[in-house]
Amino acid sequence: MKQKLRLRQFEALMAVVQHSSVTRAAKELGISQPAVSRLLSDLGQTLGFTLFNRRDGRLVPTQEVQFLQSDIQRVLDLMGQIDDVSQSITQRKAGHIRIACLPGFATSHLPNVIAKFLKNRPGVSFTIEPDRPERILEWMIDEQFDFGITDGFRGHSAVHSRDIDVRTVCIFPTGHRLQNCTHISPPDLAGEKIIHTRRDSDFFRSLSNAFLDTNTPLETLVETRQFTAACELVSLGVGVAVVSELDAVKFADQHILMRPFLPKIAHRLSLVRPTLKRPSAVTLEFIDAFAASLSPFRTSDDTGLL
Amino acid sequence: MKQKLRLRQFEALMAVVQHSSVTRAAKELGISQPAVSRLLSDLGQTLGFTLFNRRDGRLVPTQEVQFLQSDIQRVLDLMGQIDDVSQSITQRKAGHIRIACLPGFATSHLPNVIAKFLKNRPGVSFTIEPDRPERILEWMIDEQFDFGITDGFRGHSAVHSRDIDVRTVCIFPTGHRLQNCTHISPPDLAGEKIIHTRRDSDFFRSLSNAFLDTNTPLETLVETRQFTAACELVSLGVGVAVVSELDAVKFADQHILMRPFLPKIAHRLSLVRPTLKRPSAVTLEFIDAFAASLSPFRTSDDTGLL
DNA sequence: AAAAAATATAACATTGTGTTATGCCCCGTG
DNA sequence: CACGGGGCATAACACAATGTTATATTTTTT
Repeated sequence: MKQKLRLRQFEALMAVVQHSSVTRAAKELGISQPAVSRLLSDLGQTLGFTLFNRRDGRLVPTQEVQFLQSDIQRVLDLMGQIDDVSQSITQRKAGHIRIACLPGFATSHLPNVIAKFLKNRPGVSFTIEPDRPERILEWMIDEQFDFGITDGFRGHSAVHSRDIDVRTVCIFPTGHRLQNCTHISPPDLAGEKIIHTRRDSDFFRSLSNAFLDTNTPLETLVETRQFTAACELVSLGVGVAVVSELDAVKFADQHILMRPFLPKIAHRLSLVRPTLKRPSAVTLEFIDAFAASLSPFRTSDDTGLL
Repeated sequence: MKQKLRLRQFEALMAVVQHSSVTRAAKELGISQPAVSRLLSDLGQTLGFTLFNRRDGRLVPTQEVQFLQSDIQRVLDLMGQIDDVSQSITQRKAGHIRIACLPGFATSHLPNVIAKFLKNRPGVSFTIEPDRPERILEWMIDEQFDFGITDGFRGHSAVHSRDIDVRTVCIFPTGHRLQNCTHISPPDLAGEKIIHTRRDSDFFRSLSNAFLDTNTPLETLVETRQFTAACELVSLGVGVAVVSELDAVKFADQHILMRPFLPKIAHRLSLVRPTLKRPSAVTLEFIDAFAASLSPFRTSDDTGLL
């Protein structure tokens, strides 16, 4: 008894309202006239009131229909919109990606990658949350984010990671005595006070080992968490540092010179995502795009698979 | 190949999202589990991406679904709303009524009737446009309004009317010598300057005839278009008037006294609507309600049918 | 590893949505 | 006035959508 309102009926209704004629409406919908005729009579039946009146040959919607018209149109528009969006999704052109990353990435490298990524995918949106590695790890485990960029990652069953080793370089202010070297090794830095990362970081351990191996004492000037801070200090002429090349290039035109550091020390980045949560296709695409953006900075001896 | 998105699929989708289980969703929708199962698989097919992932026994919507969820919910809500509104319409509880009326009605009587009418019909809305009778007639012919309240209506093929004769009374300021009369006739008004409607109005002609019949001269003090203005003047003690009882009662507590006027002169109101435009059910109901609201003021000798 | 629960698949009934054929009504024209 | 055409409704039927029950398969729990 209680019939349901169907979308098709609304489509027919609006077509008839627009064309004031069942025949023309049918033509617009690409179906036969009797089909429209019945859709309308069914709709009139379930709604319980007359839909149209004839007036000098044209069909004029009743007041009741006019009253509902805007709502009905909105439903149809929304359906069309959903259709569009869902198509964008299958074409990897829409979606939302939540990214947690180290603060250094949030300001420079990541925005560039995102900007390029958005060029072909106007429907995609992002959330970026910069924080410390520990927090990024937590967020991955809680599945609060889709993608994380961190370092010093030790592995975790709930977190999938794809490691990327980035080259490191020695940086110093322009005019420094080191600018004549083509490469820099620990002995070259003897007597220099060094700006480096925290003593409990993997990166510092590698650096420290390189100094120990050549019996060069490592004198600390500043201990910082972020490479960016180290670059900033060097750029102000405070001292010398060994940092990720990725960070160093951002300061290339700010009174800084960089030279390869030997022995090679890699800065290991980890691109992480929650293991259990199935990533959206567009997220995977973005992770790929991000990994690709790092390739100019990678050490030659790794590939890495997600 | 290109399948269409169907409402039923969305209903199933949202039910599953809500309950994290196909079985429970089926229970909510009141259909069998396989039915829901297939609605989902069809939808997934047409959308082109996975809808859910299992995770410790529960179904978790993919990011793509989460992305579309709000839009889909909006469509479903809107459909529900349309359903509600259309039911309200059949129950005469919703609709829009455009009323054109004489200025006197717009301020007092009409709002009261509307307020009472709305008590049982929360969905109904109104437009009120006060203007001169000539304009009201035009609007009816153009079908710009659903209902008109006017006077001096001569009939028109495009306009349906229902006439109502309202009693008229003589009004004068409190303390006036006439306050001892129980009825007032033209001779009682001999020597009084009268406030009355325009000379070209039907009502003035009737009044004038009454004076002529008793050989009483009719002396004009103020000639106005609206009874309300006449009442206002009387209330300020300016003079005496013969007006529609409908208008007079509004001033009952403002230093005014009223007495029946003899011979009986009716003020003929016309409730009009466009002939060709089929009126909505709720409009007809309102016209009835309005006519009923006038019955306390009607002369005894008419009924009138729309 | 077995039992239980949840979901998917298959076969089939019912209903929605399209088709073509046809009849009715209104209207302009010979 | 008869006639023909346009526009709509109705009838009879085809196929797709949506429901059913029965049963297989997968997942979770024990």
